[in-house]
Amino acid sequence: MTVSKTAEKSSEKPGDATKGRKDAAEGLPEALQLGELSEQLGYVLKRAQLKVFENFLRCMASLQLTPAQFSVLLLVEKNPGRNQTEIASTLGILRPNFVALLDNLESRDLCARIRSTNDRRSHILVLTDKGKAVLTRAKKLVATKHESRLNELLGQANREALLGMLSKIANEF
Amino acid sequence: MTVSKTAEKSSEKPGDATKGRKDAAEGLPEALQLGELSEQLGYVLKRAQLKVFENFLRCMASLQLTPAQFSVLLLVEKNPGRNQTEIASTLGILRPNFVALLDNLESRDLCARIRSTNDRRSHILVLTDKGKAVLTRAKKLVATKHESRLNELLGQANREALLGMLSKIANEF
DNA sequence: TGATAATTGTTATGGACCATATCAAATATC
DNA sequence: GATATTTGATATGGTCCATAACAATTATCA
Repeated sequence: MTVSKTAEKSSEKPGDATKGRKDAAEGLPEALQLGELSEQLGYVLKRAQLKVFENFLRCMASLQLTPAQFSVLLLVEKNPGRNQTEIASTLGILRPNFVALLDNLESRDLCARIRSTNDRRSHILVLTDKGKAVLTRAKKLVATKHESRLNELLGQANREALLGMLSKIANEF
Repeated sequence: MTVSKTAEKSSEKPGDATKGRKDAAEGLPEALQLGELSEQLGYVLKRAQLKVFENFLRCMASLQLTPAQFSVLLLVEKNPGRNQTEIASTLGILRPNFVALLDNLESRDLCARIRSTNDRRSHILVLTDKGKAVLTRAKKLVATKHESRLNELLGQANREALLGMLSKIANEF
């Protein structure tokens, strides 16, 4: 290739930086230019997702619920009596990886596995009383501390539009 | 708690399912109800992000570039002469984890580390000629096969609105 | 019916990604 | 010039994701 190691062809562009990045004359650290990166959907999407999860975890710190755990509780509440395979697959979680997740929820007495009498292979999932109570509190925290910030930031209409577009991507892309 | 193991309190709600989930009378598998889950920003955001990355990888299969690798090439092209710490940090990658990523790009002759003469600790990053050529091809693939699908799916105006809102979340949340 | 195939939950395992501690070399600070 | 800081790097552990394989149970069907 054409790049000589330990070379220092200095000064060519405004974004040049080959001689002392810090500050040519005791200036600022000079922030980088994102350029086309800020137009890449995947990049922005990932960063936004990380921020949202981060905020979610902070809001849920008192209940110690991760986004995945919360989604399981929500889905089991809405669909009581389903087995592990059904709950896991609709969440995009592979059965092997769902076991430890459930072990955790069950050890905390939030969810229970009940061996089905019809198909004794499968475990039917149900929320415990404690699980229902925790989920109720979790929903309130999410609504008041998490989703509400989105409304402040984007506005109600925009927030709904965002959700609609993301759903479209998730389902039709 | 109050859940009896191996219990089968059948029939109570429309979403009941304690007796034979498959099909009570040879019906369909009965899809689960997502319920409030489809209103959770984090949930939809994560699923959309996975779909977008998945599509990105397919579009880039011929060039074998991951989203992270692509973002590094883009950033180095836009900011030639910066060192590893600077490139990594603006991408949210920790320096230790950036080493292997760069090793990969350098071994494929897409990017080069050049020891700076000003600060002999740091490695200045530059795209090789091959790296520039590959990046050019990558940009075309992304534009024609990846981002274009977003326009088809959402429309130009909506796509821009989506990007704007995600950026706002990524930066101000 | 009984032999075979399929399903369910589970374990084991490996890979990718992320985070922290630590190190040597080089530089900055005082 | 002694000490602290920075840079790239290694080692390591954690979490998440994916595959193979297994025992128990059920479905299939000759």
